[in-house]
Amino acid sequence: MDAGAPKFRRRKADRPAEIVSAALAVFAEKGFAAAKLDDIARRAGVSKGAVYLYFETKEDVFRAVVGQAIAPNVAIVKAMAAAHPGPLADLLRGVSAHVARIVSMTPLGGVLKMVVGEAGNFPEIARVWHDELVSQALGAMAVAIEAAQARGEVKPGDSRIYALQLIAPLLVAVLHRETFEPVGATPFDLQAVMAQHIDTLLCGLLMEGART
Amino acid sequence: MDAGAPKFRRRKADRPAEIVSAALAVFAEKGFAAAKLDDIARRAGVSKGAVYLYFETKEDVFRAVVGQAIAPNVAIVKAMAAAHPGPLADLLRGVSAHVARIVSMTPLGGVLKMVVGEAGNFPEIARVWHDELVSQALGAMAVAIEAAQARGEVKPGDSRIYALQLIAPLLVAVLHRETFEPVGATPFDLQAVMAQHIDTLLCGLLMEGART
DNA sequence: GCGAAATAACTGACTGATCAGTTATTAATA
DNA sequence: TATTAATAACTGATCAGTCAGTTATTTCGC
Repeated sequence: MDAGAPKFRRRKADRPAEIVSAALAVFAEKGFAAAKLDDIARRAGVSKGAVYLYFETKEDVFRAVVGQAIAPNVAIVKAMAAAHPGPLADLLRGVSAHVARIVSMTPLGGVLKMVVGEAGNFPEIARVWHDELVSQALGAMAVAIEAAQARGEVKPGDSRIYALQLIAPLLVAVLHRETFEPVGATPFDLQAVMAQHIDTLLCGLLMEGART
Repeated sequence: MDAGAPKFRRRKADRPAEIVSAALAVFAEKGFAAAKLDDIARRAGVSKGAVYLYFETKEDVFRAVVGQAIAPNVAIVKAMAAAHPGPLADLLRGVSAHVARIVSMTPLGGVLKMVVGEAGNFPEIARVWHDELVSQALGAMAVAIEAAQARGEVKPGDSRIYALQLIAPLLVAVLHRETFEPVGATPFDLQAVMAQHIDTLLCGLLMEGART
């Protein structure tokens, strides 16, 4: 042991973010109940006691992790909600590529898995995710689709279901990755899935005259 | 208390099924870790000790629950795999309606939620689900789609992704039901989702000449 | 500048509750 | 009465949360 090396640093400002980041990794791997606070603390490079300087309870840490994953995505929702005048095809292509990229490069998939798995035990978290993310995103897409229907661009049909059809393959591909790739499943390429899906769907969605 | 009433019945043959059924309900509600064996036993109308007469461990009970949900569905997979000569549209409509009905009326959705949530902690279960259900179903659909492509009935494209596109809205609708309906989300009607989805998708999937 | 005193970030051993799994005992049935 | 399904009280391991003490850092007197 180097006697001169300090046992720890005092870095109050950075700790919460480091703990949340470590917790995300552990929660995503183990789920809420099976995640040990000692593991989270060790991965964050602090003792368990330090975690309790910044968070009240384990649930509190979980809330912070799940909540943090919403914020950057509300922006996307807003971008989608922004009344897009042009042809729906452009909007869908743009949005889907963007979302696919986000989901590929962030741990959002792991958070999604956690929310699905723990929704029963944490209704409050399920509610936040639904109200601030799921409901918003579905609603915004539905509005855009209804506008396109009003313009005579899109066939009649339930706009909320159209929105579901649009996003579903991406979500399933992500859950497939999180759930089955670790046990040897052949991966889906998210970009490829969305590209092919938009092409197929547009063909069935647009009125004959509106095909690009 | 009725002194004449027996404290319990000896019904060795029926117990395992009753315990698995009770366990399904508790696991689906709480997840694996948060489910208490005392709760499962109480719901099954027996003591905890009785559970251990029929199952080695809690994991064993979980395996039984998840495995049981596969068996009836492998039949569906086989039915789909059975070389269907006719137009793809008929096959898809039939299969999707069937699957939607099954998922509506059985606790398969709850099991799906459990598998997603606990896959990290039980790779073996994730593997069984993947190898016996997910991989089989995707493969069978892909084969049917490739056959239709060879007949010149379906447009070129990745058949495995086509299969994913086909089933994804149903899965997402089910997870939406399991995860967000308890906190006030507007439900999706599974039959309606599949009906509209197949209509939309077929339009983008089929060659111009093959439209029914 | 330069120790010494004050502050507070941080540690890690401890505690109390929970719960999977065990076992000594009871009671239903053949 | 013999057999064994079933019970209920028990045990031991685990882990969230606590707290008395330790150490890095800041501040102040000189």
